[in-house]
Amino acid sequence: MQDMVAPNMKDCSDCPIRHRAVCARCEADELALLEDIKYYRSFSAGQTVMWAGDRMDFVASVVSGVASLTQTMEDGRTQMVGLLLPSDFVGRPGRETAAYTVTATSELVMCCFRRKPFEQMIDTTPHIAHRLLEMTLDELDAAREWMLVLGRKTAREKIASLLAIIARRDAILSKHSESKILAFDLPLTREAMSDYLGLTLETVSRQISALKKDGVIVLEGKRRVQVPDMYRLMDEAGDDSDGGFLS
Amino acid sequence: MQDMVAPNMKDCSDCPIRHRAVCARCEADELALLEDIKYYRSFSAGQTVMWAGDRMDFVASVVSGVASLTQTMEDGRTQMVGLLLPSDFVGRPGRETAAYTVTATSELVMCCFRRKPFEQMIDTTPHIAHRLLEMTLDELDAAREWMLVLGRKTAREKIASLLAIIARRDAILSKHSESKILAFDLPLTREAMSDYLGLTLETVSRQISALKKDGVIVLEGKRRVQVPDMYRLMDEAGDDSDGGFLS
DNA sequence: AACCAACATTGATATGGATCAAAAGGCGGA
DNA sequence: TCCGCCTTTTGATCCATATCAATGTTGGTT
Repeated sequence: MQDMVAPNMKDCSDCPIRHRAVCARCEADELALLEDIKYYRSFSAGQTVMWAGDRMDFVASVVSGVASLTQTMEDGRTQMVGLLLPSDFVGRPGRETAAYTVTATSELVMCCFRRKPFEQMIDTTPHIAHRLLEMTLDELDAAREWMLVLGRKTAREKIASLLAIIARRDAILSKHSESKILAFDLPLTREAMSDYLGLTLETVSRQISALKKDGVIVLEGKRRVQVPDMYRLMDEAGDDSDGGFLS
Repeated sequence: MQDMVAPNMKDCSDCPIRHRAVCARCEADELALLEDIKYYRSFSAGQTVMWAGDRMDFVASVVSGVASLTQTMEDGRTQMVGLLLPSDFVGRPGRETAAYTVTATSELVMCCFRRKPFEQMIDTTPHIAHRLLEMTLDELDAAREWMLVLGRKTAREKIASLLAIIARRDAILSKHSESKILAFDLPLTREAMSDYLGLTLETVSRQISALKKDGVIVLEGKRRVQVPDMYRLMDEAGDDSDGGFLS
């Protein structure tokens, strides 16, 4: 359960998240400054990156893999409040301690920046500050969409919504692969899905079985999901289905 | 149902939200620039400020009153995704159309900035950009706390959570009035509360009655709420009750 | 002063998802 | 290859909240 430092990581220009992460707008000289304060950390699936309340001396970008932000009540009820995919940003500049527990839900590599120098760079580098604002506004929109899911959708709609979200981002990441059939690996266990959606894992399992029986999805093994008809899935999610899911 | 422009509004230095709004960090010269692009609008309780999808030519700060951000599904299910109190910011720089419906839930006054010039000011005025980032991060934290409420709390805990939130901000706004008894007016109808909490209005009513019967709250009329013991209320909300609610 | 419409409460019943329980994969390690 | 653990599925039952339906309350209007 120890962290491993990722080997032979080269400079930022080769970085897979170069154009989507918090550094997306940076010029070469700004990247050079970032490289001075950055380091990589890797985690294996299930490992906790940090506990809510821990002192936090860095902020970070997810380079690869998936991480989750969770909140837990005293009696153990837990709710996922963020799903962090490659290029997403972790941590709040100006905050000393973590507000949420961060867990690797798959193999995870993060690009960490020492917090203090990063905070200084925000003040001196509009390219970073601006991009961070943009990303935070996007996260706020995502959180609000999620609130509708949590507050008003049925279990079946919740599952369909989650699948649609993952399918959509997968379609974006692997747009090149023009295979007709939309398919992806679920990066979450049933339990993680239940924490995401405010359900029990039994209900998640049942609803996935139901969607499979009804032909909305096709399963290959437990984790691989095919979506024969994305519009059907979006309809099941209860979203305004006015097309354009590859926006 | 027509908008009324607030009368005789003076310059920013007298503004009640001067030190908490998006302009909080601005210097006198920056305020002068803002004054050139600002105008006030008033709404009465129940009025819609804008519909999701509307073209939006301004962003704004809530000066007084309460507004709500809501999302609605095709079949009419609606979820509140934001509760806007004085000094809160409405609108997303760079976005042409409103993502959410904004409704005045009480008498409401907003300080509106024409969008295009405001966007330019963000790029040229770090004091605004920085404050906007800070406010957006705060909203994201609030949204995440709310996700735990929506996903994992019981109806009783949800009501207690909402009352605690309102009580807390009321304690902050009127800290001077050192009356022992914590009391406030609910700025929301039962239906608005149900939209906030992902419940039906009947359940809201029942749970409020139950909290009253159990002595957690005391009602004077329908809208005025007394909280004899704030810690008791926070306990009912299921929050980690490690004190310090006047932080 | 009386009425009306909007808001709120309360009651009876239905039901979606939770809970409790068991069995069935699937995968890494000996 | 087999074992044992972890994840997932499926089944039976229960209960919190939704739904359907009246009734009560309040504040504004004529």
